[in-house]
Amino acid sequence: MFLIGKLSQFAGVSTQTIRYYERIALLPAPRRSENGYRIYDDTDIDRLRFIKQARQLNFSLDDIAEILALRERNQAPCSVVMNKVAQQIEEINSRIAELIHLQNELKRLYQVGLTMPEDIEMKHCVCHLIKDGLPKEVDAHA
Amino acid sequence: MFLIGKLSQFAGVSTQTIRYYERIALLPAPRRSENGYRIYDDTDIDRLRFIKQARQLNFSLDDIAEILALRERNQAPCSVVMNKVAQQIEEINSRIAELIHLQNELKRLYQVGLTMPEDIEMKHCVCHLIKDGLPKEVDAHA
DNA sequence: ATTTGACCTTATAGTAACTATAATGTTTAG
DNA sequence: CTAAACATTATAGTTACTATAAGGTCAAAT
Repeated sequence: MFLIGKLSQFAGVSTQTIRYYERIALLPAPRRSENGYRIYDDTDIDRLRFIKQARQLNFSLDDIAEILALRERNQAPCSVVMNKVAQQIEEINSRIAELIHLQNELKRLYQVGLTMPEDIEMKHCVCHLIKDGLPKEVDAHA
Repeated sequence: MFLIGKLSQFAGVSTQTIRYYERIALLPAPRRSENGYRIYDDTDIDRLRFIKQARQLNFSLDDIAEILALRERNQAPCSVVMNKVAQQIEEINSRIAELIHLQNELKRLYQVGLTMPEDIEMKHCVCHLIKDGLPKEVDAHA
């Protein structure tokens, strides 16, 4: 039995975010005290912690809502969760690959850019490289 | 001298996005034909291609606007660009590190989850692991 | 008794970079 | 004449919050 500030502390989620989760029905509307303050209990901490951890594992709020909804209907969400975890792993793999590729392009651009003059026309400088792309094979390991 | 559809084709940017760029003043308002259609020329292709490439290198529209504004004032933006490239490289490094960490957590979660039963209570299953975290040292290399 | 401070409330707008939709006007080809 | 393939605008939706404004409640100190 505590107010939103305490729930915020216990779960490590801001009060703003808690209200937001309630608005999008990720959290149930809690009962209210006479003065209209939200009243929570331990099960709310549990639920919110689950949400927080799942977020840190990069699950979307939609995913989380789906998982919690299963729970509500007395169905074990575990296999769904496992599938989503596997999917996450895939997606993050792709994302990492993309970033590494991008990283390489940026490094190459930087190296080549070092050898080029300032140029308002953007014809012979790094800006030109951005617009028209890097030359095919420029010794990046120079 | 062509309309927005052609510019879209030449630069590989959707017409919606072109209008959006104009709205946020990343592209200058073009002159209009009698019927109100936007009229573009080759310099617009150049500008838009620059924007597109910079976006693919993960530059923000704000960054790009800043670079193009320098250009407008007849100042070579090259050193600014080089700094931003260097900064990008740093940021993407961090991002990659974060994702690899996340990736590892997900893989560990998945491995441990495989050994656990379905459980509506979320007490002995993968869901429980999400809420309370993975045990400190579970042989991930099993 | 009042005022200060720490709580709580709601509604609304802003963030990034688009994308989608609706409702409408123009031009060209059949 | 009409249908397609263009063009126009304004508005809202996306994700997951965060920030702001304007106010109500409550306990303690003055």
